[in-house]
Amino acid sequence: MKQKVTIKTIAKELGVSTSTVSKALKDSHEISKETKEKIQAYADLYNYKPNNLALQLRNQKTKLIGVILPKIVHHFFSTIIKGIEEGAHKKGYRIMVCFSDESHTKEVENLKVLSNGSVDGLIVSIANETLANKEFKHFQDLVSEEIPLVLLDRVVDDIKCDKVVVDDFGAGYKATKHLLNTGCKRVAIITTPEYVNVGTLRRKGYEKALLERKIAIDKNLIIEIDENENIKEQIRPVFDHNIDAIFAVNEIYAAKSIRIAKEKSIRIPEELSVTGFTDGLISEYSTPSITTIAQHGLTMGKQAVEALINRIENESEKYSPKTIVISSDLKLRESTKPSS
Amino acid sequence: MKQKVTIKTIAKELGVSTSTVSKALKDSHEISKETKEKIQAYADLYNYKPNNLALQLRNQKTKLIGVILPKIVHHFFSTIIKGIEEGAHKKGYRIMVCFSDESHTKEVENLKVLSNGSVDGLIVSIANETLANKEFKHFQDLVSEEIPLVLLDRVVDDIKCDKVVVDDFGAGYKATKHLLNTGCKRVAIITTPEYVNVGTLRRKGYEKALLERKIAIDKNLIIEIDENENIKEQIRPVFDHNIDAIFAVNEIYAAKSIRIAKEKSIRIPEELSVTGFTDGLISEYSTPSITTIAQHGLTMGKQAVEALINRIENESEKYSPKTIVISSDLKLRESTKPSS
DNA sequence: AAAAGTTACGAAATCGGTTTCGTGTTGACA
DNA sequence: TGTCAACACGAAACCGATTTCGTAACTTTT
Repeated sequence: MKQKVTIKTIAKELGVSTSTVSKALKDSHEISKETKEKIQAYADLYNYKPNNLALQLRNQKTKLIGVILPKIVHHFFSTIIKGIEEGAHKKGYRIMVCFSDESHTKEVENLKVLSNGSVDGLIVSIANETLANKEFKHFQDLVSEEIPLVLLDRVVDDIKCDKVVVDDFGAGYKATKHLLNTGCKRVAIITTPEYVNVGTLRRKGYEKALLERKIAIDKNLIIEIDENENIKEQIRPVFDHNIDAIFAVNEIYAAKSIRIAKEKSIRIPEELSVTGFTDGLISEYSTPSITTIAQHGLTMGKQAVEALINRIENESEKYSPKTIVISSDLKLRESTKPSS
Repeated sequence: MKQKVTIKTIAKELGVSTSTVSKALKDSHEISKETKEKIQAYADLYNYKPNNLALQLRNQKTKLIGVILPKIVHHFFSTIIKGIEEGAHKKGYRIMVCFSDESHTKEVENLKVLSNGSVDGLIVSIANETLANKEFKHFQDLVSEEIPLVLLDRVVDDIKCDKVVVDDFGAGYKATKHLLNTGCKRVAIITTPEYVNVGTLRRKGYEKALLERKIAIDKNLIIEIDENENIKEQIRPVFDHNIDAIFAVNEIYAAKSIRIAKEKSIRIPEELSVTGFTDGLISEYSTPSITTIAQHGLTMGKQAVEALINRIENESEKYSPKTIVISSDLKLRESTKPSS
């Protein structure tokens, strides 16, 4: 890289001190008009830009927010990033995005590096591996160092920090209830393993809706997907249990279910209703388009960053962690029967 | 934030100098075993972590790569980010992601801030507005400051830097030729306005394929979409021109075209073949699934970051800009007829 | 004409590290 | 006993800014 113009360069070249240059560029009243003009002219000519690192070190703040997500090629998470970035930008902050790839090690590593003064605060959605192993020491360390932290979507109760979550329980309840309301009797759920708490909550909502109608929970209708195996083959068996509806906890599972139904020439929604989760492009562009729970990733990102910046900029105030619950809506499309 | 433990704290507390602490923590031979152990123990106890900003300032490098993309909620771009992040991570770099939202102003602003010492180099995909206005001064400034820069996908010839592009011309040609080879005669193209050079290149490829077959270009079959208007309504008129194939330059346009065909009860692929671009989830999960050009965003991201880091770490070498062309494949699916 | 106040600038500390260059204390060797 | 190297550590410069405080040279007031 070319030798950068610094305040020192200007000072030496113009025969003044660095303090004078600094003050002149900030249009301080301490400096005479002529000196200011001379310095400003030189700075413009050589395209002087103050070094960010130096300023950050001096001011002890970076105006930077660290974001750690499990993945990026995913409609929900990329929407969250968009929300965070928009909110941050509005307040004059920038974001540093890292990915854990669902790996605990990578999450810890990212957390360590970012918390070394690189950022003013962090927004994290916890990796599945971390959730599965229940290893949260890295977060506890962060909290005890009093580094502002907001957990997003995938959260853990005993970490003392602000949280932004979807009302997964309510959403699961809403989705299942809609299926029951439109005449379905035997509703299967395609969900995640138990350690993914969002999956669990959605399932609990599903169970509540069933029990309200005095429908017994049928274990055969509950499929926990192992993402390392072929998803379609794991779903297929549930079709043997005389079902008339499927509640899938994400849109991929929903799309795969619809594929199987089509192969079996089962008509949707007449013979089988399907509801997904995450209002992504698949749900919108699939045929039939999929009724789904819209998660409002944009809103979640914005709320998270708002809470974080609030915490960063009001250090002095006594702090008590809040949890923001974002309610989700059922977006009705073609894969379910019209409500009566 | 809690008062951080710095080298100074340790030095004062243990009655030694900061130099001693620094050396001890780096296991320097200059320091006696006992002193080292004492300092190390204290550092561990109080969870000392060296301040990144200070290091970056001293070393004059940040191990950070700035990434500016037009948008994020988009399969191609999020895949690119993934590729960049993976490549960067492998070499010990982190990424700072910003978005221009296709706006020139935001692009300039992001570029300015990131080039103030915050990052060692930049990867940029140019905003549409910038391309439309042909305003590239901010890039020229960057180049003349010799800040390592790699342009990705959306590039401009007269910026002197490394570039990574898709073979859009070849891809357009390939896609169109496939349609012709499978018996289509009247192929429409749904493309972007002329200033988006990737769209233009794809269109040129389309035209070449037609001319090779001595098929005259029919202006009625070329639709330039204005994204500010209703896309579907802009596509609809082309169906009145007796077409038997559509080449859409992205998957949204392809999906919308298929929707219209379905509404008109046109059978796909028997009566109408459709080819998309960008191998995203829509193409995969739509019914029929869409034959498409796979852009290899992951590869592009990796290549870009490799070129960039190479440039960063070999400053001394004389530098001549390279352009890496990533070839794209046609992924055959259900929306086109089987090749004979 | 002496005292006080302005004006315009510079020296030095600071942020948190690293690194070069001394230097005082040992012990070994001639 | 004098010389020299090795050892263990500290002082100070440096990265690039900001900011407090001090002060020389004038100007104004009394």
